[in-house]
Amino acid sequence: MFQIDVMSRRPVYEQLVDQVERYVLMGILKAEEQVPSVRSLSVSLAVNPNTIQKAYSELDHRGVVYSVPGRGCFVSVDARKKIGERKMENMGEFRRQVRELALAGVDKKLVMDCVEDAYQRGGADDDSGKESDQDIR
Amino acid sequence: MFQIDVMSRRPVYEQLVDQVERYVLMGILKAEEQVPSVRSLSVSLAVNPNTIQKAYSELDHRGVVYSVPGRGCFVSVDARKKIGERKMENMGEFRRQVRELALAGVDKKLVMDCVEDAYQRGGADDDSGKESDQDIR
Amino acid sequence: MFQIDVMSRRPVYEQLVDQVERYVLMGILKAEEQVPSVRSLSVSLAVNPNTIQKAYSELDHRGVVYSVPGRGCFVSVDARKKIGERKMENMGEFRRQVRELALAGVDKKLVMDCVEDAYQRGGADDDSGKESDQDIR
Amino acid sequence: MFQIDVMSRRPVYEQLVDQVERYVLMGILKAEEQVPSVRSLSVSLAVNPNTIQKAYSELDHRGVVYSVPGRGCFVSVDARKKIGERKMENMGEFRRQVRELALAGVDKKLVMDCVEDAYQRGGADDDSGKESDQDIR
DNA sequence: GTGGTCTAGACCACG
DNA sequence: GTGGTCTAGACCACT
Repeated sequence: MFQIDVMSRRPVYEQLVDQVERYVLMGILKAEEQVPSVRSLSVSLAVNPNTIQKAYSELDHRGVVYSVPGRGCFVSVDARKKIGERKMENMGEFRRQVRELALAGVDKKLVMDCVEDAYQRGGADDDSGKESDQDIR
Repeated sequence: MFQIDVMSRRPVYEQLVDQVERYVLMGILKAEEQVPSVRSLSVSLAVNPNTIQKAYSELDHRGVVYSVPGRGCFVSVDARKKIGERKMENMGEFRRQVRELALAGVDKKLVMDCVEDAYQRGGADDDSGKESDQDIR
Repeated sequence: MFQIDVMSRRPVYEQLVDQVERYVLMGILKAEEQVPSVRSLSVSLAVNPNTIQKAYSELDHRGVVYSVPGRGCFVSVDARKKIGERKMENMGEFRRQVRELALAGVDKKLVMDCVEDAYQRGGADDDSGKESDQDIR
Repeated sequence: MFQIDVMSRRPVYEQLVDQVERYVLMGILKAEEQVPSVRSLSVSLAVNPNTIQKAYSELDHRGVVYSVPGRGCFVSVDARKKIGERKMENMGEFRRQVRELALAGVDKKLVMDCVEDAYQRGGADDDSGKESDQDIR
């Protein structure tokens, strides 16, 4: 279910955080669902338990999952909202990137198409229906 | 001329690389022009010379500048092209990011506005006018 | 009668201990009264019997209840006193916390209001009236 | 400068976080000041570097310190404010405690004296003058 | 030298 | 079985 690239410059635990959030957004991981246990993921990914723990801990901090000692780690009910809010707070970084693209002379239409594509496909993939209309502005 | 933010998570040398590229794109640094020496930048930015050196090495590696031992470091003639090509190669990463924004429920209009802003300001800020039509598609 | 919150960081057995003590203080659980059996609570709260047992053991250790093997678990006659004494012993911790609030610049009035509220509501909620005058100083 | 109690039930890293925050509130650690390096604290406290790291990481998350790889860890300029805000958010826990004291029959005057003491001594100890008047309500 | 990540393994509290 | 903490020691990127 999860895949990590040990060669990547991106830390393993961040890759894991990203993937969990992505799966939540895609509706593959649903609210209140249990995510794989630290130990099981540790063996299936051949990654040290501490690293998995760190990833889950970060997701807990972000409010995407909540972990109950002795029971497991679960997707929180407002995981999608929390992820969205976080993305919103980091829009500054996105703006910076777009400006660099513009400055570098990348065709505006090309960038716009990127956006169009993303929102068309997003509407198609997202089967979580009722919740997906709560746009974050 | 250059500014670094020690508070930023971004490594100092990367901030430096970014700024040099930005100044090249904005036409402030022109082809064949000499960039500040490692030592002078080191003192004016209060940054370790090794850090400056690392930034210049990276720029050299990217083909944005070339260094002549004993004489200094100069903007290469095809610096703009090299930077543009690099940005194009990384468009995949950009697409992925936009998709995540869409998936996270960020308002489409907000993203579009980001792009509009970037391209409007780019036209205003960028006084290297005549050269900016070498779009990369 | 009892409620546990699995989302809470607080261990289930501690939540249980707290609630039993609270009910004793509020006069809902009276001296010599029998508390629910481990098995019945286990099913009604959907909690592992071991967890219930652990809570009762702790309450026994504190002298709040006493268990008669084969017959059940009962509120001890001096349960209120024991609970009060325990709270008094922990006043040092409370003082430390208040000091930190003060140091952190939290408005004094806000803290005072907290105390006022607690004692006003205590008088209203607590219908064990006559017994509550056994103040511990 | 720091002291940890290995016998305490409280995790070592949390004890460290508390102490750093306390020192900031007391004005012993001032804004922009560097806190001891991970390694030096590790040896002076006879604690594993990872544990120190975890504490600093948490303080970074809270905005109390900011860490710059390769340079060190520094008290952020709005550290006091951040700590205060955090305390405010957790006032609910404080209210709960006071209510339990009230319920347990602890003399109201005793509690009030606790508060009075804290705010009188707080005013005396706090020599950071100008900043301390920014009450958080 | 700094912080940051990771591994290998251990112990604890909780259920 | 679960998550959480901790140790011992390693390597990396950065300054």
